[in-house]
Amino acid sequence: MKKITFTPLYLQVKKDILDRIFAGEWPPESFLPNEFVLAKEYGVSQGTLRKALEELTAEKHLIRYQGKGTKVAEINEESSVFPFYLLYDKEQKRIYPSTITLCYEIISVPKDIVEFLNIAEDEQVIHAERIRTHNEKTVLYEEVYIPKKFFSAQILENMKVLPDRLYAFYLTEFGMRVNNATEDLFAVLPEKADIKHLNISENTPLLMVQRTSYDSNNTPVEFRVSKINSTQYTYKINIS
Amino acid sequence: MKKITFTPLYLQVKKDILDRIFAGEWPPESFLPNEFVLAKEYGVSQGTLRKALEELTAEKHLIRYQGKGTKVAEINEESSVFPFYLLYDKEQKRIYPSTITLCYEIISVPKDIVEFLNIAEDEQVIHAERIRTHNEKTVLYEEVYIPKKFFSAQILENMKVLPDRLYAFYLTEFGMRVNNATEDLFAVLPEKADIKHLNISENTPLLMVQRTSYDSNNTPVEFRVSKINSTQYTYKINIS
DNA sequence: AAGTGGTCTAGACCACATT
DNA sequence: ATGTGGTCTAGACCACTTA
Repeated sequence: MKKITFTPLYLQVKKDILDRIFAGEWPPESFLPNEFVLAKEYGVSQGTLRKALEELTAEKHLIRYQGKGTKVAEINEESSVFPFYLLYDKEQKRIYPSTITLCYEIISVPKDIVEFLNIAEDEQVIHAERIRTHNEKTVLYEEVYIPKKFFSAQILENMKVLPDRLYAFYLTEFGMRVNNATEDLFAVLPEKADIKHLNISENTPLLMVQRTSYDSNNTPVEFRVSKINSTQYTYKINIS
Repeated sequence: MKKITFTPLYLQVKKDILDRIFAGEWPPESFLPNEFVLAKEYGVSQGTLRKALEELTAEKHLIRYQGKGTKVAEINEESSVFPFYLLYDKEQKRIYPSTITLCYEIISVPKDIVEFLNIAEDEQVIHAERIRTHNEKTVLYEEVYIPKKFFSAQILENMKVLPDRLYAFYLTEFGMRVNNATEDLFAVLPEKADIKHLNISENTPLLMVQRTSYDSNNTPVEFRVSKINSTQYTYKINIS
């Protein structure tokens, strides 16, 4: 019995285009060659190439303009592929907090985190505590847990702190694109540490978000607990 | 200067198929005629018809099985197209709260709701206050606002309370399928009314969810504010 | 006017489910 | 073996942008 793995042409083309984007051949904001040129290059019909471009457009890697061309989407905090942490201020203006790492360590996975990351109980994880600030005010305090097994020895050695833009980091270092997540949401009263970090009163309720992020194979990539000062900032999400 | 409104063939076909589904010609779970039959019926090519079916599949109206056929998706709370209100108890078991309507009225749209529903300031809305309970305990308190213009005079007359399953109601009555939403999330301290409705202490923080729901044309269908007792129940969301 | 993406066609063949 | 949806092609024409 032979198992034949059938991969449609357009998916092969799609993957190759994506690889070339990540390799830097077409940097963000640059325009791709037009459909006919690319189709000829790959030796496929325009329709097949188009189907590849359409999927990449649906996944927000590309942006197409009729009459103009197809450009590579920006990958940054602004127009993130995965719009996590949509935080707004009181004037309904989106804010882009900066990150301050308080703690960075390698530990055995805490018991209550095991289920979220779906890993063995004796595995190790990278653990970081960070605060995120905007205009010198603290917006949120968060703890991040990432399975150590994703990191190569070399990366671990060279990395002194966790990079700020984690989802971009996972993509470039692990090749894992976070494209979905589940969140458990709670309103909680602040603990002592929260009061200090967020500079709030003990009666200020906090929005607690427990987020598990998954890559396209539904492998958990990270677990994150955020406590947000929702009296000053709005946490917005899109569901679809 | 002539303004020509250009509507692609496949969108016209798509709309007609959707109309026929809502009209009951193809009830949920039933199979549509195959691509060639439908294409011939509409006088379009198979490719054009396929594009219509593909969009309807992406919007969860249809489910396609290779080698089998295309069926109309089920509409109910369990296999809901749009899994709103994923509420879990302390044992991580999903709960399905029942609804008690406290108040049901037609009012002028409140000023602070106008922006969410994107309607004129003098329009009227259906307003309802409801609590949702599980095992005789109150899970959440919510207020719902729906533009009156969606309701026909006949429906308004016969309707004494808002139905429990609102998203199914919008679909059958308005033909509007809610398939995306934005939520603004906050942690708040309870007001007097909340303390009574939810039977909690004044120090119990509540998870407040302001949700605007949209149909496939991105028309706002409803605005809803929920206050959830997140010390007893977990509000879970999926982002993708 | 030229170039790009968007729509549409007619036909071929492939993979999958059922008979 | 038959029928279904899935992929692929080659070519035509339309709508939009830019020069």
